[in-house]
Amino acid sequence: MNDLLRKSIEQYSGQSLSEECALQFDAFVFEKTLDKKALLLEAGQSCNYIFFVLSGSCYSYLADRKGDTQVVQFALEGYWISDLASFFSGNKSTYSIECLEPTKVLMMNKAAFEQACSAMPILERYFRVLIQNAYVSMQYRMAKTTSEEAEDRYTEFAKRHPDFMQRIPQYLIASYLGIQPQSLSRIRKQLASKH
Amino acid sequence: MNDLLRKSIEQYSGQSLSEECALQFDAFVFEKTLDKKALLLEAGQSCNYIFFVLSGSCYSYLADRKGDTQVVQFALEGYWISDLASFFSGNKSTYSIECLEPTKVLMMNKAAFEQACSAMPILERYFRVLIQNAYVSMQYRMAKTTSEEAEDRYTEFAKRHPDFMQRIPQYLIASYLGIQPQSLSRIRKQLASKH
DNA sequence: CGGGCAGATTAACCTATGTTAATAAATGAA
DNA sequence: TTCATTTATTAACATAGGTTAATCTGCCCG
Repeated sequence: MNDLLRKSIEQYSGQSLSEECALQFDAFVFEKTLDKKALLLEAGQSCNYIFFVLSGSCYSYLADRKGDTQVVQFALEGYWISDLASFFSGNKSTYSIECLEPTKVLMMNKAAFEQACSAMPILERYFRVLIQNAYVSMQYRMAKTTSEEAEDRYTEFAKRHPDFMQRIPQYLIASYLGIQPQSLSRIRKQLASKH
Repeated sequence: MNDLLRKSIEQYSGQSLSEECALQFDAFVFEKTLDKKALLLEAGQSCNYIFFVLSGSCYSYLADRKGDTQVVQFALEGYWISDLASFFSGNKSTYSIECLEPTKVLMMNKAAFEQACSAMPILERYFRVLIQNAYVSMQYRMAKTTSEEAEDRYTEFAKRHPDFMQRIPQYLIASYLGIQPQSLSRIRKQLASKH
């Protein structure tokens, strides 16, 4: 089993993963390598997988009312990414997922997910806690987004995610923060002049 | 067992709840009645319960940078509400929860939650699906919030939650949507003049 | 039934961010 | 290396929404 994944499972589940489980898990997933700009998922298709990023990076997005890209999530190594609504319901996905760099992912389909979770309680727990945490931080981010200005959201983002700052183009970060790239440039300039 | 709760469990878990489980569940929770404006939770305390609203309504909020109230969630009958980060970690809560009307809730503490979930697989599943759905719609709402204007967010909210519109004061809806009450008034006026 | 208070509206003015457009800088492919 | 394309910056102008402050409405409670 991949080391990043093992660490993730052990960290979130709070339990250590037996060698046996690790082998069993590996049978449920497969690996795929993608080029930069390749799509892991295209909006409108059904999302049949959840993806664990082994190396590289990607992001999910949707088309807003005007047809512009609205970034939903970034995923570097060690992150899971998918369109969960589509994955769990079987409906068409609203998000697309695109690679920002040459990327390796583990893929797990729904049948495998269900089987793995019922076969291994540690996994059921792992995924529950993972989603719980994601929900909690989403709720908090939402509250911050509706109450704070773009400058504050940007500085907080930069502080929390220095790794993202290195590897993700500014115009995508701007979209994620809900502002135009030009506005982000302006904000960065203002921040720079303050020091 | 309360009828609303039974329906919620059966709906989200996709299974029917045995009489036995229902009785067992009831032993894990207790009921509380609160006045309008009473607090279910005060920011800074540890959040020891999750609350299921039996009747009445409440909302969770935090104080933003300027000390103003930022609404996080509304809960009418049939909704769960809590500060999950605090509930699961034991840390101090960042949210407060206040009743909008005279309200009856079921309360469940963490030990009961853990026991109930391990004793009854249907509950483990129920809560997992509940949080999953909450996460999915949160993510979608976040994307909409960062890409759309206040007017669109308001009309969408009004369409999706006509029940909320009846019972929740406008200034709290404004806060939830991330705008000032005055701006919401202005937006409503514009919308009215369009028809 | 009447005074006080919470909630909603209005209006005038202000500012952060959007928009458009042009340029510059970085990246990548031939 | 050079050209083409993508990404970032800048500036001028437009606008949605914030701010302040005053007024209005309704309703709770004494």
